[in-house]
Formats: sequence, structure tokens, C-alpha cells
Amino acid sequence: MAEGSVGGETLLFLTDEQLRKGIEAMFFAYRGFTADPDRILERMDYGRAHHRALHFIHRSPGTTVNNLLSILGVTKQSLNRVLRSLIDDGLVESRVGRKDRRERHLFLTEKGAELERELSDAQRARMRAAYRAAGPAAVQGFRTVLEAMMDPEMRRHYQSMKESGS
Amino acid sequence: MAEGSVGGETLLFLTDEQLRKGIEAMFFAYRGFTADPDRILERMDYGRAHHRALHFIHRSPGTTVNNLLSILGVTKQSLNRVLRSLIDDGLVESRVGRKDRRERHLFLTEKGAELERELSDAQRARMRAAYRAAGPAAVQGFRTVLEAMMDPEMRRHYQSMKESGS
DNA sequence: ATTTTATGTCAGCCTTGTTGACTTTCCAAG
DNA sequence: CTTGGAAAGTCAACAAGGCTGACATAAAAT
Repeated sequence: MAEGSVGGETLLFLTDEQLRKGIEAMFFAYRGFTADPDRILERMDYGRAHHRALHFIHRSPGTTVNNLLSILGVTKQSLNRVLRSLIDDGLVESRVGRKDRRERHLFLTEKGAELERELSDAQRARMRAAYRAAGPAAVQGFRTVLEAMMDPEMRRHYQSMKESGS
Repeated sequence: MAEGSVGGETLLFLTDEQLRKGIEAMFFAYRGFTADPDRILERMDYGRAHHRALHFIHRSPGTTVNNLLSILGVTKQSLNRVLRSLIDDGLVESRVGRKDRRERHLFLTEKGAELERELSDAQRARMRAAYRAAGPAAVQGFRTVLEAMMDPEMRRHYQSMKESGS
């Protein structure tokens, strides 16, 4: 396969062809990764941007707009458009900060939590199936490579909740 | 960690929390995955869609528009717009099919191959660094999980060139 | 009192998806 | 041979969701 042994250590032959396969794997897999939520979102009048907002508000209830901006890596105008519709539709609640009243703290309403659940159930189902099919060792490797692929700032966001639920 | 042993077999505890980490890993890693090519594309007046077209024409020289459509999963109108600019700019050559003159066979010109190389060099550099950091076993697992996550049709496209260069 | 920070909003632009309508080409059934 | 349908490509128009720039407001910090 793609490995060889030298002095007891296993090495990878990182040919361009090997790397190209990794690149295409990312491309095709990401399509699958978003496919199920996308189908649900289409029924409402929402898009992937709404899903991302719901996801991270769910993950960190009470997060501020600014914090969300740095996680999502978009402009405030872009996020605001999405947030506006979610708030107007009663899926997200925006509360003025008590300590710093310039800040807005974001929470899912019951209705928002419901949609978030539906979306992440669909996404988790696929992830669970892939994990089961691949096995525990593969899952470990999957997470390790993905983490190594992140930009440092994104890795911080990722790790900041690393083992919070395990 | 996230594993346990029962009768010599290792099992995964697929808690929602574990799965959520996988989901976020995909999200953050994909951002890193596209970041370097995106920076290059910005300098030209191209976007990610152009990169994808160049990539798959490079991979399969002479491919038809229809074949490209099924790989990329967009409408022909959407692809056509991108293809048009690449052809007009002299990066892609479109040859009328000899057997079926409705078909167009696509090839990279020297100029197109050059840009493709620059883009994939950048993307491969990050992939190579991640592979090196994670190690061979992790790489194997990475590819296995990603493949399990694909839609069946995409998996076919992926596997169709599986070991062509290894 | 002034400046900085956090947020929101308006306007306008670009990329890249979409659908619908149309042409050209090919092929096959009559 | 003709005709009708399927396949490939093109043009036009629209929408989502990125972007920048400008500006308003409120609150915190200096």
C-alpha cells in the first residue's frame, strides 16, 4: 500500500497522487456531509448559513455576536442578515448583556432548538454510519488529520470544547 | 478516551457529543482545506468553482461537459458560466467530439495547467503537512471515514481512479 | 469629554447556485 | 427519408450568501 518500513518506523510515501486522493476525498465527503441538512433546510426557506448559526448557538448558548463572527469567519453584515431572519422567525433570542450592555447574547428558543435538533440528527446519522463502517481506529485517525489541517485560529475554536462531553 | 474493550473488540461510544466533535472537525478543517487556493484565486478573478473545474479536467483530460456535471453536482448552466470564462481566458480548450459532435471534450491549455499546478501545490502542501503531523495510521483512517461519508454516486467517482497513481 | 468597542443597518457588488426557454445535433422509429 | 425526441450547450433572469463601505447608536474605557 502507501506505507513502508525503515528501522521499525512506518513512513508514508506522500506522492502527489496520494495527496490528490486525499483532496478529492475531502471534496466528495464534504458534499455528503452537508447533503442531509441541506435537504431539510430547503423545505424551510433557510440555507447552510442558518444551519451554522443554529449549530454554534446551540453549542455555546449565550455566545455573543462577536464570538460567533470569529468562529464562522464571515462579516457582521453577512451574519446579521442570517441572524435577523432567525430572530424574526422566533428561532433565536437576542438578549442585551447584563455586564456589558453593548453585547447581545444569543440563545435558541424552543422552536430554534427543535430545528437544530432535526438538522443535527440528520447530520449525526450519517457521521455515525461512517464511524461504524470505518471502525474506532479509523475515527481516531480521521479526527487527527482533520485537526492538523485546520488553521491555528480555527483549531483553537475546535479545541476549546474538546472533551467537554466525553 | 472514546473507546472501550469488550471481549477483545474495541468499541466506540458514539455519543452525540463525540459525533458533534466530528461534525465540527469537518467544518473547521474544510475551511483550512480551501483557504490556500482561495487566496490564490482571489488574485485572479476566479472562485472556487473555477478551481474545481480545473482540478477535474486535469484529472481526466478530454472529459465531457456532461461527465463533469455529474462529478461536480451542479447544473449545466452553472458549470457553463465557469467554463466559458476559463475558455475565453485561454485556460481550457473545448474540442467538439469526433464521434458525437454534440459533445465537448475539455483539456487544459499550458496556461491552464500552470494555474492548476499552482492551486494544487498550495492545497497539497497543507495536506502533506497534515499527513506528516498525523502519521500513516491516521491517514488511513482519515481516508476510510471520508469514503464512508460519501453518497454512493460520489463514492463511485472517487473510487473510479482509486489507486491509479500509487 | 473623548475615544474605542460592539452591534446594527443601508446600499451595492460578486460568485455561484437555481429555473426556464431556446438552438443545434444526433439518433431512431415510422 | 422524415420527423420527433433526447442530449448538449447557450442565454436570460433570479436568489442566497459572501463581500466592502458608510453611518448610527449605545456603552465602556481612557
